[in-house]
Amino acid sequence: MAQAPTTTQQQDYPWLQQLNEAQSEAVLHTDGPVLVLAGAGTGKTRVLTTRLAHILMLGKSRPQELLAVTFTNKAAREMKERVESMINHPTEGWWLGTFHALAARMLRRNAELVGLNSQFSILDTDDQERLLKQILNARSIDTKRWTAKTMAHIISRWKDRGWLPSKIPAAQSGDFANGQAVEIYQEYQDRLKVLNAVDFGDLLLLCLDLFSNNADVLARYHRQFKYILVDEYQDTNVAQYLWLRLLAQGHKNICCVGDDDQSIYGWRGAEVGNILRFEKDFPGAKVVRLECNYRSSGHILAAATKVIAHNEGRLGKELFTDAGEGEKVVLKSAWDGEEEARQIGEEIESFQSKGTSLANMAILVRASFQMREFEERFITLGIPYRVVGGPRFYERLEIRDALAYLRVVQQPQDDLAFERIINKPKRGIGDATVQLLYQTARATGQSLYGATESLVQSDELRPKVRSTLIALLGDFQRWREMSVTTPHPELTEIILDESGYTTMWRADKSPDAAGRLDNLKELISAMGEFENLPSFLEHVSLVMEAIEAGGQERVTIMTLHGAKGLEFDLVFLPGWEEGVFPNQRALDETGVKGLEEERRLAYVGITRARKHLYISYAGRRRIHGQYTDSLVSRFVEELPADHIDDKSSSTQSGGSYNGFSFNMGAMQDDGATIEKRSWGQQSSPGWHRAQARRSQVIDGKAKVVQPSAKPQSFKLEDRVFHQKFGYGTVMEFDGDKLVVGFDHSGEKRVMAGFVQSAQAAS
DNA sequence: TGTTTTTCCAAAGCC
DNA sequence: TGGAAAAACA
Repeated sequence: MAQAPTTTQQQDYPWLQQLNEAQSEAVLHTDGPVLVLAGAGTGKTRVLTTRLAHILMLGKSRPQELLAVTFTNKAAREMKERVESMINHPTEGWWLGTFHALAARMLRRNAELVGLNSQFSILDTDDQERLLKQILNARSIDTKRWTAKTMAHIISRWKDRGWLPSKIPAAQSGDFANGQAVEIYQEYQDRLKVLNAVDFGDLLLLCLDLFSNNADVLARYHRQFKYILVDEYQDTNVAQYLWLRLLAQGHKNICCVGDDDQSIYGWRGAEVGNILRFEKDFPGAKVVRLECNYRSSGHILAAATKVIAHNEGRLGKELFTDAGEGEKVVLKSAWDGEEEARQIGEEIESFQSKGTSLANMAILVRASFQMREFEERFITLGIPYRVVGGPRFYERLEIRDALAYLRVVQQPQDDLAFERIINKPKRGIGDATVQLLYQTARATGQSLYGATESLVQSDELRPKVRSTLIALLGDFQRWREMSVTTPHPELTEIILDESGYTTMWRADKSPDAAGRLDNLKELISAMGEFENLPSFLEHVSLVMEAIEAGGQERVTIMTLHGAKGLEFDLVFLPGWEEGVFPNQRALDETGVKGLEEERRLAYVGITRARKHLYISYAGRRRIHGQYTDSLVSRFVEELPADHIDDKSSSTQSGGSYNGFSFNMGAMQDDGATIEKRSWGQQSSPGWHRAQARRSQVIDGKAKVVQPSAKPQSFKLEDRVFHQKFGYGTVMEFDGDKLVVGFDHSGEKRVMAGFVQSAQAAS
């Protein structure tokens, strides 16, 4: 069954002619499990689409027997377009989409088997948090200490692993609200059932539940899906992996494409382990490596290769290119974040005047707070830019409000939606009334809507509130009847109008009100492309994206995460400072694992550049309004000197540093750090101001720990005390650093200036 | 019930 | 610093 790639076959199949040998191999090996390790810029998409086209052209399966899974809707859309243009006619009927969309499709068909109605709503994170908050409040849990957000996060991580409440290992139950987490999870699931709703995690989780309790359903899908194709396999979580593995047991023709070096979503539940383990999970699997890079020039590729080589446990891949060395990677430093933005602004203008289009330039930051500096600078300079990754269209409040109205029409038991709009626009229904409605709902086991229906027939409510609610219920009843005959875009318009919602925004004098009305119009026109209300609502909860303004050429500002899969001629990677990148929280929370993920992020960033790459760092930066001094990122040290054009000030000033500024950085870094460069501007008054402030912020009680001005001398075996690590014993000397074996934190390399003798400390 | 003031807190963001 | 949510106030 396995087919060896030969030139003959390439001639037989004209669509293979564009491919190199490894690529053809990945296409031709259609039967049995295959893992395609596709390095950045190695033509992964081409392989994917050609493979699909190949299967269809040879008639190896009918479209409806194909399952192709992607992570984003954008990827799914692009795949469809490319396959269609390759086989030269439209494709219908194949199962192409995101994990969530495909799982939702399966769930709707079998909803009763998991205790749902096929009309179930899909809640977004906002709804989830509101629901959890209600549960937490009902249990009198202090929602400041234990936030709904945290709980939502815990639950989604459990769902990512495929765990229903009954399956949570005891050791994993955690200390949230003193161990109530699992109970809360159970209660949350029960509430979802009552609401006839699911969250994103449930789409996969309930599918797994469906398969394991209904062998016949699973068997049907086994028969159906002859070929399974998965993109971005390195980003799958356990639930997705289990889902795939179950489905693939039928014909065992599963092809996963991914790159372990680009796994950057661990914080979201993705398991790099899935891709690392592929050959064990699917015995007899073929592994194809795509290593020929068609994107970046030699120096850039070398930088990427060198940085990622510092990670352990890779499957191993080495990218190469025939494109030549190109320009070296430029390394720059700046006194502070503002200067960094100025330098990049100048660089952009200079490239622009040399003919590079703004559309081919991007600034890729680690965290979104870094974006503002660039925006401000670009506004001053008049450089057009676009920020990618702002709030999505469907997350905007006016859209969510409009959808809430539709959800109540569609599904009256959707309490979250009903609560959202019960007083929007203002109808004089306050907190007190809503609480009463909830109490009644709880007591009588009805939905909020049902409770309202009962209450308005009693005398519990004040006459004014009562008549308002009667009118509102009447409106909904009327709209519901109307929805049978009226086209849904029209219906929506009527609802927004009659409810007074549009009037509310028209009366609003705030500057963004007009934009919100535009968005509502946009919403209504977008609806026209869907057959009916349910299918539109499905689209919205799973798909809807911001509408691009388009037109003018602009510089792109986005996060590194957002940049995966994209490429630009000129890329800036600012903010390569310890704490920012690698991000401190990643290090604190997951240690080496986190560091490696940060490094993969660096790899992703570097490999976005085609021709020019600028990496920069600043000596201090404003974070949350406070100036914070920073150290050069360790990733800078990992760049290969031969491929770097080092224009940073530290080398210009001969690499000199004084111990003072050096200590400062070390303090922030945690005191256990390897040698770093500094910036050579220590004499600036601002530096000392920042230093003075810093020393007072070490702990809340303003206990000042200064690096001792005259370094104390220690002997081997001396007992010492360190602010962060506690007591320990000196084990080794290394310049101005000590290796200390701490009693509780193990062996650390710390700055001598930050330890004092144990006697002095007590 | 609606509006203003205070307080709190801060990653990345797919579906 | 700045935005969101809670608390205080009208």
